[in-house]
Amino acid sequence: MSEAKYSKRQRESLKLWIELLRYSNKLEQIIDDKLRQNYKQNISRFDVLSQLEREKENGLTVGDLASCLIASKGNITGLIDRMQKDELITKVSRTDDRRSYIISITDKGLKLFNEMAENNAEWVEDALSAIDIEKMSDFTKFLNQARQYLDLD
Amino acid sequence: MSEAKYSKRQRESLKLWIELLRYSNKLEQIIDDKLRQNYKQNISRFDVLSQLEREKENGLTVGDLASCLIASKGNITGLIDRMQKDELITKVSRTDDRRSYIISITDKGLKLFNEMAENNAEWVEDALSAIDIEKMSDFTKFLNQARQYLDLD
DNA sequence: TAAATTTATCTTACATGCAAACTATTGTTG
DNA sequence: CAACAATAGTTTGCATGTAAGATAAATTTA
Repeated sequence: MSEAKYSKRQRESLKLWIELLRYSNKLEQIIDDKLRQNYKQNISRFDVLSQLEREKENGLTVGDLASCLIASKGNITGLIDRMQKDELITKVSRTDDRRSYIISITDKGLKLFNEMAENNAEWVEDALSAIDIEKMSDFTKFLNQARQYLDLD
Repeated sequence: MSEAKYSKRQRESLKLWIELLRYSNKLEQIIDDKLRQNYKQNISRFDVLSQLEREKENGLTVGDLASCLIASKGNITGLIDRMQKDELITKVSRTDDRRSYIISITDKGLKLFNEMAENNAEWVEDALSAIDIEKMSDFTKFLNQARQYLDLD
């Protein structure tokens, strides 16, 4: 038998990893479906709007936006183009640094985001309704710490 | 102020959701990078090989394979084509149902998978090394239960 | 200041993900 | 058996993700 192949610690790590993948993918898929069906958007777009909403006064450069996104990162150029075409965001050249652009959320984008955010809160609450609220808060803290370790690299 | 916009329960749910997204995406990205850099593969392909390895005797139909994958689902046809081109898997028509195909892992695929799996165990262990082993096991159970609730739909 | 380097973003090419429509085969029902 | 429905995969078109290289502007350095 090959039980000695992995250490106890490795086996436990793998189990947690797989459960984490399963759970978060499932959850992501549930929310993604809702956003698609109800708003023809997806988590990446929701993420973009969410970050821009926080900076609705000044907007964000392409780079800053990319670095604060949770979900995607790659090919943000294309995503910006499509969202701009949908009039959810704007993109204007900076005067002080001509390499750079400022991305801002439009009124239409803001309206859409607020609507989505409200429903999203309900969907997420629903999806997590099996979890005790204290356990939830524990888990949040735990994940936050665990992530900080990952961010050290 | 708009603090009354969301209930306490909703706020906690959203916090947990965001931390979960952040953490699992970060973790996924770390492992994905390793698989890419070291083997020119990615998590979807690793997932496919992993499921096929469990059924290396009989293989799986396209549908069964799709349904047991953790990560992707969509456009599995393309993924299978590319992996077949790389000689990691085979695809043969079934005799008893001519609509259906059996996907199996090849020796080359098996060899690659074993190599990847071993390194993956180390990478995952590494990434989770900040977590106490009892806590790890707790969270695995917790996630498993939470997911079962999601699977009810 | 000219040259080299860095930074911000884009372009390209390809892999992957998603949804809807389509094809072929099998199963069901009158 | 003929008509219909269900099933297994594929195809198509488009959105998104990744990597590598290109471009242009800003910054540093000699």
